[in-house]
Amino acid sequence: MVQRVLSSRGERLAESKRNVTSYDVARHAGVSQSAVSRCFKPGASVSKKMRERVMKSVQALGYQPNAIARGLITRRSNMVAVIVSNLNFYPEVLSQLSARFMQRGVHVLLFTLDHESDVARTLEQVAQYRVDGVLAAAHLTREQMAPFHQRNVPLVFYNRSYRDVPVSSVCCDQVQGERVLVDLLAQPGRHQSYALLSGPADSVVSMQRTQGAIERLHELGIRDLTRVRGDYSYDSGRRAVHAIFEQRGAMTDAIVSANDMMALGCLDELRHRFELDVPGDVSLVGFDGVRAAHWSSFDLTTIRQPVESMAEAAVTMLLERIDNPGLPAEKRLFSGVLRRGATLRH
Amino acid sequence: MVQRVLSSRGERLAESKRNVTSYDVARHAGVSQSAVSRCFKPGASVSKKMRERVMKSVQALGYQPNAIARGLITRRSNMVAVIVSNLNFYPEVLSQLSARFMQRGVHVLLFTLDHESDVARTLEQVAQYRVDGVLAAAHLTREQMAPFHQRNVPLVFYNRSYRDVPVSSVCCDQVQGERVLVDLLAQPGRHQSYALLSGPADSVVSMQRTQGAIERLHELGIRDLTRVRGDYSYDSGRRAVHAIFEQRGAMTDAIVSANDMMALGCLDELRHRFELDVPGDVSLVGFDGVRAAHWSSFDLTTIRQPVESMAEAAVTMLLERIDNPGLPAEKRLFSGVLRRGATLRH
DNA sequence: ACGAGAATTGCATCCGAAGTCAAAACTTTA
DNA sequence: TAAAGTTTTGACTTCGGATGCAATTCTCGT
Repeated sequence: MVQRVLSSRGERLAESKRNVTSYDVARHAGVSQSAVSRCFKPGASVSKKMRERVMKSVQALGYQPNAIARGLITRRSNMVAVIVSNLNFYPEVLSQLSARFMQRGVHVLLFTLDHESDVARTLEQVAQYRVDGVLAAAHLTREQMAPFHQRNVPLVFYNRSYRDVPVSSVCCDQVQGERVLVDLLAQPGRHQSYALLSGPADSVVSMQRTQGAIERLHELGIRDLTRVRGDYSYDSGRRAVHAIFEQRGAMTDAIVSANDMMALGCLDELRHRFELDVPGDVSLVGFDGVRAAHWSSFDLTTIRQPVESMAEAAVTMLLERIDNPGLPAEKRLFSGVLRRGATLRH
Repeated sequence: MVQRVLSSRGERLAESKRNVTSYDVARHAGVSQSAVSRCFKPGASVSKKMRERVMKSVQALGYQPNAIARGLITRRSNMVAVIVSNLNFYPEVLSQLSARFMQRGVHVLLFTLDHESDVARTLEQVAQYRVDGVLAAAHLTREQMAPFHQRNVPLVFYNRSYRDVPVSSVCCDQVQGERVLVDLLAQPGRHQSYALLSGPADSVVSMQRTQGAIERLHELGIRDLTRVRGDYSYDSGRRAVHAIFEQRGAMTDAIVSANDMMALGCLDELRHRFELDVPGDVSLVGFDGVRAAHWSSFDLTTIRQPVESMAEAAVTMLLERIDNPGLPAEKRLFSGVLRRGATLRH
C-alpha cells in the first residue's frame, strides 16, 4: 500500500518535472514554436514585440533550451573531448584548458586514461557523443586517430607530436630544453659523471627529453653515462637514486631527470637518505616547472613549460579547425623557459 | 579552376563523411531501422541471425550510434556534470571521480569555477545539457541548487554540506579531524602559544576546520591564539608565517594550518627564512594528506582525507539517485586518517 | 500438416529544437 | 490609396535513434 502511494506520488512528480520545451513556451506566449526558437538564435529575424512576449513566457516557465536536441539538428554538440592520460601528473594543464574552453562557451567532456583503461572503448565513447573536436594530452596510435580524420573531427595533440602523421599539435620543445639544461651542467670542469633518469618507456615526451640530453652530451664528448628508468613519480625518483648509485658507486655528480616530480624525489633521497649536498655533491635538473619545483625546500633548476601559452594555442587551434574544417594540420612548438634554481653547482 | 575542383572534392568529402546512421545500416543489411536500434539495446528481442546480419553491416559501414540522438528520445544523456571550484587545489579528487564514472559508463562534463567565472551562467549551461546528475565540489547557494531540485536532477556535494538544506553530500569530518590534531598539539607542556591559519573566507571547509580547532582549544583551556588568514596556497602559507610573527614576536610554537599546502609554505618559510627548527622550535599540522605532505623534505603531520572512499561514495550516491529518483537526500561523513609525520614536537 | 502460442520484426510515432519556405503583416513609394 | 518591397511569422520537415503495437515468422504439440 505504502509502496503504491509512493509510486503514484513519484509518477505525479515525474510528470510535473517534465522539462518545459519550446512548445510549452510557444503555447504560453500564443506564438509558434519557430518563433521561440528564433528568439534564441542571435541575429535571427524577430520583432521587438515578439521577443519581449516570448521572453516573458520563458521567464514565467523557466525554459532552458535543450542543448541535446539542438545538437541533433545542428550537428554541433558544442562539446569537445579532452583526453588526458593521467591527471596526477600535470593538473595545471587540464585546469588551463578547461577554463579557456569554458570562456569561449565550449563544453568539456573529460576522458581520463590510466594504465588499466581500455583506450579503444574510450575512443568509441568519444565518437558516439559527436564532439566537435578532440584535444588529446595522451598518446594515440595512428589507427586510433583514423576515425577522427575520417569523420573530419578536428584533433589537436598536447605535447605529443607524430613525426609522420599530418596531425595538429602544440608541444614544448623537449629536445631544445634538454640541450639547454645539458649545456648548463656540462660547463667545463663542473661535473664528472652523469646519470640520466628517464620516464616510462611508452612516453614519447620522456623519449624526446632523454634523446635530447643524450644527443647534446654526446656532442660535448660525454658518452659515458648511467641510465635508469622511472615512471615520472616522486617515489620512482627516490628509487632511481639507489639504482644510480648501485651502478656506479657514489661517483655520479650530475643527474638529469626527465621530469620535475622524479627530480624532487631524487633531491629528497640524496639529501635525506644519502646525506649528500645538492648542489655541493650532486647537481640535479628536472623538466616541467611544476609548482613544487619553486618551493624553497627544492628550488630546482628546470625548464618551465609555458603552460598558459600552450593551452591557449591548443584551444585556439582546435576551435579554429572546428569553425573551418579546411585548415591544414599545424604543429606549434614552444620553447621552454629556463628556471635557474639552486640545484646546480657553480 | 583549381578552386572549383577542390571545392567539389570538398563537397564529396563532406558528404562521404556524413556520419552513418542506423538507417544506413538498416538499408545495407536489408532490415528495418528498429532492428538496428534493438541490436544496440541490451536485452532486446533480437534473433541471432538478425544480430549477426546487422553487426556485419555495422562493421562494414563503421556505424557508431549517436549518443545525442539517443539521449533526446530516452531523456538520459548518460552524462553527469562535475563542478569543481579550482583544479589546482586537489587534483586527486577529480582524477578519482572521473575514473570511477568512466568505469561505470557515465560521462563527465567538466565545469571549473574560478573567482572570475560566472556561476549563474555556468549552471545554466549545466541545465541545458540535460545532465543526468550533478556532482559539485564547489559552493552553491540555495538559490543555485533550486533548479536542480525542481527538475529532479540529483545533486551530490563533495566536501560541502549544508546544514539546513536536504541535499546529499559526502564529506570528510573536518571538525573531528581538527580536534584530533589539536589534541596531539595540546598534550600537557608541549606548546605555549598557538597560531591558527585559516583558508579563504568563503570556504566552508576552512571555516569548519578553523572552528573545530578553536572549539577544541577552548575546551582545553587555550583561548589565546593568533589568527591569520591565507588562501590555501603555498605562498600564502609562507606569508602567513610573517603575519604570525608580526603579531606575536617569535613566541608562537604551534601552528594549525587549515590545509596542507599552506602548511608546507609555513614549513619552508620557518626553516629557510627564519631558520627555525620544525618541530624543535615550532610544531605544525596541516589537513588533507596531499602527496607532497609525505615527501621526506616535509613529512607533515596531517589528517588524510580518504579520497578514494569519498569519491567512491559520491559517485555511488549520485548514480543511485539517478536510477532511483525517489531516494532521500543523505549525508555521508568520513573520518580523516591521522598521519603522524615529523612536524610535531614530542 | 495444422493451429495455438511464443518469439521476432517492421511501421509509425516521438523526443525538442532549427531551418526552409511561403503566407501574412508591415513599410514605403508613387 | 494601391502597388511594390521589406520584414515577420508560422506550418511543416528534419536530425537519428527508441519504443508501443500490430503483423509476421517461428516453435511445438497433436
